[in-house]
Amino acid sequence: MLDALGDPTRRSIFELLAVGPRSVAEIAADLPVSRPAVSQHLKVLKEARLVSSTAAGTRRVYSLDPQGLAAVRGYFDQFWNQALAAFAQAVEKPEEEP
Amino acid sequence: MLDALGDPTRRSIFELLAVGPRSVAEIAADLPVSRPAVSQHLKVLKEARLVSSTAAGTRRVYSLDPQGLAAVRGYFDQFWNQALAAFAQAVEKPEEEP
DNA sequence: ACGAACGGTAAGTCTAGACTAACGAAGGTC
DNA sequence: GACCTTCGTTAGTCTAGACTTACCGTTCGT
Repeated sequence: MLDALGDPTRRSIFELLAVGPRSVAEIAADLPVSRPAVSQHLKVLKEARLVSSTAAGTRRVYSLDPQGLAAVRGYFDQFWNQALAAFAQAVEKPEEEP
Repeated sequence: MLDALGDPTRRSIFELLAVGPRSVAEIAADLPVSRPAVSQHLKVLKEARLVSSTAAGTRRVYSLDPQGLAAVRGYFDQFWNQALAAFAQAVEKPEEEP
């Protein structure tokens, strides 16, 4: 899931879709890559549940998938709590094994 | 910053450090890669402000950097709001340009 | 002072995957 | 029905970067 957001181009697509839904050609117009490349990236983002598409004629309008966004948030919230707990514990106890 | 978490091995290191601080050798012991590989990954994570290290003798103990975690959370919170707004707007207005 | 851990760095290899070009399928328009 | 648009897919190329081996500096123990 974070694999999908690891690629810079894919992050750009992700951020474009955050502004509002777009078609494939409209996305490609704002990026320095070809349209097929955008299609391939969208496929990956779709499999990662980060975007969803609806067919409108021959056009496919893509938008962010709130479900995937919630999953990412949950992932980091989990580590946020773990990290803060470990951090607080480390501050209180400089060493423990004698 | 998300580039750093894009690599599976680096995510494993990240998740190990979420449990608690560790030395380089201790991290490498739980992963299927060599110790130098872990060192290289830690360098990337450090530059991304996701981990920090403290010297203890010849050992370097690494731990999660709360500052970096907060930045990641902020990034996704921003898109969370944008996405929900765009989503709600899309639901209310199926089309707009006549 | 000598040796042993521990870890960062350099050099080199090799694979995953990002990209383009070319083609084909489906839908809309006249 | 002919044509154009829009998009997904395939085949093939090429580069970024993940990994290992080897080496060197640093710090502790005796």
